[in-house]
Amino acid sequence: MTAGHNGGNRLLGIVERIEELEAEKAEIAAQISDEKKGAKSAGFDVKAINELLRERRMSKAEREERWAILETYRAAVGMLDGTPLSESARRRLSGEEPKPETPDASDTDETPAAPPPPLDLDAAREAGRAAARDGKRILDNPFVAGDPRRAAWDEGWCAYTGSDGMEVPPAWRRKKPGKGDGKGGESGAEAGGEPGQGASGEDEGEPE
Amino acid sequence: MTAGHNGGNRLLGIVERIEELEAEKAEIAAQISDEKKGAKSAGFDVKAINELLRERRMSKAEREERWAILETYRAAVGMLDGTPLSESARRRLSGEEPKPETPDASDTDETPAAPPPPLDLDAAREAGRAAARDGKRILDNPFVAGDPRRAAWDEGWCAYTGSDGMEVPPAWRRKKPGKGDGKGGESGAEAGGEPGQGASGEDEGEPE
Amino acid sequence: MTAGHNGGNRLLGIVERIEELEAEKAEIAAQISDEKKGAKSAGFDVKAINELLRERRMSKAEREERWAILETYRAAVGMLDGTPLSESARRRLSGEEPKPETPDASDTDETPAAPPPPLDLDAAREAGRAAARDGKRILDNPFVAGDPRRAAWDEGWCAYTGSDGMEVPPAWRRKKPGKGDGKGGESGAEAGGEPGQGASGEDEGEPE
Amino acid sequence: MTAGHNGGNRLLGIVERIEELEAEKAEIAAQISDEKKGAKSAGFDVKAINELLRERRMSKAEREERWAILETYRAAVGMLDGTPLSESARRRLSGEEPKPETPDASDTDETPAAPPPPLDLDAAREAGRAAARDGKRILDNPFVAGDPRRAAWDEGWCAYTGSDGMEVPPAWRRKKPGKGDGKGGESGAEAGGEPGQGASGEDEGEPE
DNA sequence: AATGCTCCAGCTGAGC
DNA sequence: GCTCAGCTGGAGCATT
Repeated sequence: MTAGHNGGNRLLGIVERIEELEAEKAEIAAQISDEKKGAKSAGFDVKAINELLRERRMSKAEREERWAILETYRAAVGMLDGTPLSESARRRLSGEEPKPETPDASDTDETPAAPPPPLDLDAAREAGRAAARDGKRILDNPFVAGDPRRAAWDEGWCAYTGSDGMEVPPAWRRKKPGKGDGKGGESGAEAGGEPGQGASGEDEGEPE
Repeated sequence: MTAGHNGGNRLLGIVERIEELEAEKAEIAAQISDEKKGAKSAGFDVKAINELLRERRMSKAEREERWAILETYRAAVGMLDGTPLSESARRRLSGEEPKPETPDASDTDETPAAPPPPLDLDAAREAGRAAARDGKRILDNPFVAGDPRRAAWDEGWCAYTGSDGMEVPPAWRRKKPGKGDGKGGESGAEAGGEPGQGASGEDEGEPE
Repeated sequence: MTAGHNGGNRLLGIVERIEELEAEKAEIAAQISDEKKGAKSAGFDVKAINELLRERRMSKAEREERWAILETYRAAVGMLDGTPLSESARRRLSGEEPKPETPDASDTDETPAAPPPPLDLDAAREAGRAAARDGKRILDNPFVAGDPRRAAWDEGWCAYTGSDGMEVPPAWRRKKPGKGDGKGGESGAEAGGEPGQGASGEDEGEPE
Repeated sequence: MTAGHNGGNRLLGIVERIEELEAEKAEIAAQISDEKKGAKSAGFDVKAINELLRERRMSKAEREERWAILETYRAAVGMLDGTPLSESARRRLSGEEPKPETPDASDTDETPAAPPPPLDLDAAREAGRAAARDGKRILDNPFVAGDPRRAAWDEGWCAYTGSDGMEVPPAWRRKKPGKGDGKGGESGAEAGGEPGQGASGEDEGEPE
């Protein structure tokens, strides 16, 4: 604490150094907190943002692997709720290696007519954005379920809808559930005849 | 400390009572830990089990709401990875209330011929189970993407595959990623032309 | 499905077993929570109770060792605040092994007249209890600083004061500090002369 | 990401901003970790350092209050282990306000002969430092229990002992307890004779 | 070197 | 709305 600084006191030196660093860290943490508070008061669901951040921290491959396993487990206990397994889960279960990384449309080649070039995706995204701008609804997505451009269109639509100049739509914010029933009761699905297929088509998609 | 027990010492009484309870709690926790350890050594991915448990703790409605919001956020930042929004997310974004809860097949009535009664689902599940028993692959699911029975078949298949008498399939266990690249690099989707569409149809599915 | 229960579904079995255990655990946790809530509304400082529980979890030997190290570190950075090192810390620094475990009064033999037999301690404790009963103050402890009976008298006094039939004294409950200044500024000890004389600031265990 | 940056996407903006901040935070955390690792390999007990840091985070007043309550609770359940209550705890129990804050030696003036001016403390500290330099032991502290200079001497001794140029003494590092017995069995204090003499002069001071 | 364990910080949910 | 206790996930550590 004196000159060089603390008078040759090793422990004090360590402690003070750490305290400085922790002060910096606390400052950053406060900034993060502020940012989230701002997001919250703008109408965003902070919890979902946290989840999003967590997902972004993992690589895509890891994300997919974990997701595939989880889906499989859900299926095994009867909790799919009407959503079929995703392709990556099917691939895993078939013993195929994670992902052939087919830059070209290898698995869509059964669609003889149009091997949709990647470019299409950007176009679809832009179309979605434009649609949102024109006041179209998300239901107006023109692409069918299996079409990769369907997702791109969705992305464009959502990106525009949440863009600045616009209010955060009510659907983006979480309404307090007022304490749900607590259990989905999926385990009964096995026994009971009626499988809450309320889920019905989870993402089947109407044909354009 | 004397008779009844601690000699009229309130604090000691409180502390001892809590300690007893904590001992019981610790015992239960140990049992849980054992159970998970057993699961792990049987080949299950404990982390995924934990996630499954978390999901089961919420009601189905809540689960869907959170999921819908998360999907929307993913879309807005371009992380859909080829998976289009699910139906419940679309419903939310359209301002429709959570879910009409149509136990009867109201939303599938566009299929004029066969309003598939819930029974179908059980049949599909059983079919999936039988298929697994016969050594069929998950890819042999005969139902098309939009069909709710597709999920049921998957459930049956997975339930059988993970049943006793059978080894836990390798796909159910997590392989160490050996430290992934760290970031998927999705943000580049906006700019770049090539949108890892390897994802392509996430779960469109070939029609048998 | 039927049999034992879940139809030979291993994962489901695991999950359900864990859920049962977690339900039990949650029940215990609720009881603990209630107990603490009761203590709080009786005027106790729950945080201090938690700390007490933590200390009781470690053996006396471990508690002393940790304490000795911490004291030494405090001394080295000038945070003793007027409290000299305890004997166990001195022993450690002298290289003596943890504790001679002298059941008889080995180090008090410098008190030539009375090697106080253990009985004295009980008597002192009882005296403290009686003093409290008679409305004496804690300051009336008749034993001098170095006398082991001083602590025993304190114990008796406190045990009686907190006994049932009596209100929990105001001093036992924590008054909100109104957000302290955040730093003690002990590092100034090097420069400043005045050490917080009384003593006190000992430490707690780690606050969870 | 493009222009201003992300194309007017609010959510993406938030997320990216947070990610930047978290990256900074992680960097600081790594530095802290390094610092602690260094301390450890120099022979310090990192856990004790963490505890020290925690204590330094609270104001002295808060630290004293918490400590006083905890001591009182320990006394009430018979866990004093021979250490009498500290002065601040006594003050609390007597209903006196936290601390008279006597800058001058008010509570030592009952020592008629020498009202030790604060300067003495620095002298004592220096004496302790010199003693350590000369190879004296901590046991050679010349001040008696009640003397505030006793603590100052200890501080000087410890500060020197841990100063650079010197190896961290073995007593400063924690030896693994090899899993303690789990409970001290303090409640047996009533029965046992052993008055944890270590207490000796803990922080007594005035003779009754 | 890999595995399992322990410990810590950060996050989540409940209470005031 | 804020704080606080509990808890889960991650990291370091010891061990085989």
